[in-house]
Amino acid sequence: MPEVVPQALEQVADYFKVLSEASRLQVICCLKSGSKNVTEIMTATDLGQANVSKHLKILTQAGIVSRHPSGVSVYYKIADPIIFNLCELVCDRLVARLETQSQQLDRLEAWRNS
Amino acid sequence: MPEVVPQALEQVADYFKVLSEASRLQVICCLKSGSKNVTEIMTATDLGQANVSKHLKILTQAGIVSRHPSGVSVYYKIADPIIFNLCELVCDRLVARLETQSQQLDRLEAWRNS
DNA sequence: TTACTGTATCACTATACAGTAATATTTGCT
DNA sequence: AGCAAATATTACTGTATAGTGATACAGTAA
Repeated sequence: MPEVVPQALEQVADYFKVLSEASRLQVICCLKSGSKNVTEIMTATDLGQANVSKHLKILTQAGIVSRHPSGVSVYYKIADPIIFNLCELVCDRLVARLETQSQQLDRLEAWRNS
Repeated sequence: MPEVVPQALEQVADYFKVLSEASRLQVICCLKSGSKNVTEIMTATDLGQANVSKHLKILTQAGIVSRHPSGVSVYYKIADPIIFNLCELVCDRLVARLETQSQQLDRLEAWRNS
């Protein structure tokens, strides 16, 4: 019997899964500056039309972006700016990790030259 | 040409991908109380041995947990508590989302009964 | 209506990966 | 050395999904 109930974790995992694709992060980033329609997102991200549409559906279902049809085109915008906090946290960790790695390399180098 | 450079996003996406599996979140959660060896993690999470081993490798490579062999067994511990901040942020969003959904249901119900 | 544009969906392929059983490796003990 | 327990690795299967081309479905203008 697992001590940790996994039901709730499934939902958290699903949320992270939405963010675990570079293409979707591209879409999110290109919406940081404001609302865009699908065509604009396509050119900004260099992704195919069907692909963008699919990613936007996933992001919308996750509540990360919101959909705003306007005439023949559909505009999307960030519905939940918390995303950027998440990305920043991860970026900080990645940077910190790279720094410690380079420090270790430096120490190794110093030892090799001693 | 994409306006947003995707190279860096790939690494962020990879980090999120590590967190996008409920089993790995289980492992992380069961290590919140402190260091555990593989067998203890297995019983706490109800996952198979090979599976746990694989997840621990992935978590270690991501710098999320650290490995500490001790005799015949190997202990793992959280190497980067920032994880819990990430999970909390996501949990908050999920809760907020559920609340707005239930509010919408309430409004729908009220309209139906009016 | 017809034509056109923008968006969504369908069908398909290729790839990635979680889970598992079997095997290998490591460590401690006698 | 030989044995046993804990962990790691390998090989494999099944499933999920990113990307794509073709097609369907709006919504607008003539």
